[in-house]
This record gives sequence, structure tokens and C-alpha cells, in this order.
Amino acid sequence: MGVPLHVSSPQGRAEGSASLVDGSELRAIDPYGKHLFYRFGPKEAQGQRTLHVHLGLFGKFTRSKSPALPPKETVRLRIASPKWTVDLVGPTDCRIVDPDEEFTIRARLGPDPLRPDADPELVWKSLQRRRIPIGEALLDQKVIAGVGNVYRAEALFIVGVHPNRPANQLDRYEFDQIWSTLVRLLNLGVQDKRILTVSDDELATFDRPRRRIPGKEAVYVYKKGHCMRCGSAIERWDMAGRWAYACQTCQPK
DNA sequence: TGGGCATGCGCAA
DNA sequence: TGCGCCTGCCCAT
Repeated sequence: MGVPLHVSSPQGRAEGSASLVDGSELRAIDPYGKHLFYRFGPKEAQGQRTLHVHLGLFGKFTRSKSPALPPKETVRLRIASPKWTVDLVGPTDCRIVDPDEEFTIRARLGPDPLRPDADPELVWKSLQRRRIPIGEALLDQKVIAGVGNVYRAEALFIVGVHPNRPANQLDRYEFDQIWSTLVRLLNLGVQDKRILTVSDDELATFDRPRRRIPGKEAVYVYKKGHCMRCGSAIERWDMAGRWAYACQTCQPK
């Protein structure tokens, strides 16, 4: 930040957006749930342009030292400073949005557990109105922003709630546990730059080799055949188009 | 080499 | 509810 950036779209699909911010400075990055808002331009809001990025299922950022190697053909956006070059590949969305479009995107999102200003009360009220399974509700970004399939599986495992429990049948204590677990796990993910849901103590007992693999996720039930805590079989089923996971012992129906 | 799959989401029917 | 889109990786052949 603070230096003019060279922004380009080697793939061509984001050329229009890239040209609008090419040569300007990056002022801030404002994450909200799974959405990223990059603020380019002058310090004052007027004259700023906002680049919206959503990684979707396949999107990925890679960073290398400048000058970087020539980009692959699939690079949607390249942002280069004299020191670093960042390539973005495969995002669902990568384009300049105006304030109205940003408002529309934000209006579709519930509270984000990673944001200090998030209000869990809104999530609780939203869940009380829904008869859908809690596992489905946690993936609904209108209810709560930023939770994906891994964190859904892991948070419900940690609090011992089965994903099929109707959202409006949770009691307040269970909800508070789910919220605080998500806050803790998501912050841990940011801090560790990987998905890590297992406590240090448990990781040391059952997952020692993995602990030393930087960037490798460490989880209890997601994509596991057996529960990493008790060894029971992990149940896996399709829940609204996504795989859900639960330990038959730790998460009684 | 080709199929299947994946931390997602919007749209048509 | 099902499909299409976005890309890379792993595994079977």
C-alpha cells in the first residue's frame, strides 16, 4: 500500500476493471464474509474505486517477488508493486463495483464472526425463524457470513450438535457455543493461514505429523472416515448439494 | 490422458 | 432442485 500499482488482466476477462485502477494506490482491503473489497485511489472516499473479489470454489491468490515470471494464461488479475506481485486465478467475481452494487452485495450478508462489530443477536433471531437444519442455515450467507463447508462441519462437531437439528430448536446456550466457536476458529484460521480446528493438546496426541505441515488443514470430522476424537465412524450425506459430516457418537441425533 | 472432485453461488425451470 | 461456471490437483486407466 502507498505506492502506485500496476494492475493488469493477463487472461483479459477483467481487463476493463484492471484498467480503471491501473497506476493507482491500494488504500485498504475490506473483507466481509467471503467477499473482499479492495479500495483503490485517493484517501478520500470520493474518487476511490472498489474492486470486488469473491474466490468462489476455485479462486486463489499467489504471491511472488517482483519482477515476477510471466503470468499463466489463467491469471484473471495481476497486481504488481516494485516488491511484490500478486496473481489471482479462478475467482467467481473480480470487477469494479459502484457503491450501489457494493450495498446490494453487503445487504445479502448476515453478521461476519470475524468482524468485531458483528452482532450475534441478529443471527440468533434469524435462526429462530428457520425450520431448516442448522447445518443448512450455517451455509446460508444471509444468516451468517463467511462460514463454509469445513467450518460448518467442525464447529457443529466441537459443540456436539448434529447438523440435522432444526435451526429453531437450538437453545440459546447451544447457539452461543456455536457462535463463539466460529469466532475462535475463523480467527485461528486467519492467524495460522490455514484451516485448523483441532486444539493443540489433541493435535499433539493424534495428529503429530500433520502439525508440522505448514498450510495443511487439521480437522476432526471434515472428509474423515473416523472421528479424530473418539474413532467412531463419520456419517456423510448430501445436505442441500454439499457434503455434511457428523460423528455418530459425539453428535447424537 | 481423462474423469472426478473441491473451503461457492446465482440463475432457470 | 439442478445446472453451469471458474481452475487445479489427484487418481485410475
